[in-house]
Amino acid sequence: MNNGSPERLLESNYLLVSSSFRMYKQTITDRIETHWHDFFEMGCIVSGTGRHIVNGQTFRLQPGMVFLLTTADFHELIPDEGQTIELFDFIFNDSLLRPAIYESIFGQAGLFIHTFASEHAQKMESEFTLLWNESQHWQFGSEIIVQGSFERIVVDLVRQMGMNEPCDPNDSRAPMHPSVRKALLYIQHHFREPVSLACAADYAGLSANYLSECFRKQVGISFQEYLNERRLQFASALVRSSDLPITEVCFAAGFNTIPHFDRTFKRKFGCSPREYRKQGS
DNA sequence: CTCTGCTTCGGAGTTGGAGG
DNA sequence: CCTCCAACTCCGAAGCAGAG
Repeated sequence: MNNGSPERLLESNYLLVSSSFRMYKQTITDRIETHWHDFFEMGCIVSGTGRHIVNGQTFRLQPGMVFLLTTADFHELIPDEGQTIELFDFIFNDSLLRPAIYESIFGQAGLFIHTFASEHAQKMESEFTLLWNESQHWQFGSEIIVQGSFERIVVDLVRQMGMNEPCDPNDSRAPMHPSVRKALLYIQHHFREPVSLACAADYAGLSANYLSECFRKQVGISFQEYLNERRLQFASALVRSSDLPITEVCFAAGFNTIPHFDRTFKRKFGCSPREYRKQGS
């Protein structure tokens, strides 16, 4: 894959039909080009150094780094000269995500990537080793152990990312309508696909009109505006971090037509996607 | 030939009001 | 709290043209 076009890794090629997850131990000596998945990926760097570029943002890749990528993220791994990177790679689909975990992942806009310090890094590595051992020697109770271990890692990561701040009891704002929250999660998960208000409303359990009304009241912008914002965020990162043709970026971000993509892009960034790429290079 | 940008028009989304 | 309706707004598909 040398044409600058990110590869999309499909669940059917990496996950077994019978299982909601699969684990790999990877050894990387050469650059892994930009790609994304239609499954989730959680990794832990065991040894080696390099660069990890996620959604166009560069992170120092080193032992202790734990990351969790959703279907909306794309990334690239580049080992330093002469370095060999070893990592645990845990991939999974929706069915492993209980609602509370699902909400903690999709309820936030930030990236789930953190490099744990010495003792904490060892603890994370042990947790991944436990996952690895259980997945290699499946026996009674393995499912429970894997689920628990996986959730502990996610919770630890969420805590490190500072996304666990308790609600301020003095905060007078009304709590978010559960259906609006569901709709937000639906967008986070599906924005690269054809998303309609009707689908989101169906998922949230409200009529389309009422969801539209509640959405604007609680989020501050309309359903469509929010969806476009999410798509533009993804598209702008992809424009700057890949050589993918603008047309491909447009479709990859969930836009269905070039004119509309161009119009909304210009409205937000003040220039066309092509000009935006030139400015960034 | 490929990629990008523009125009047009039908259909989907938004919004406000009425009512259960 | 929620649905339904109607009027309005805006998105997206299709088609075409220009640049490289």
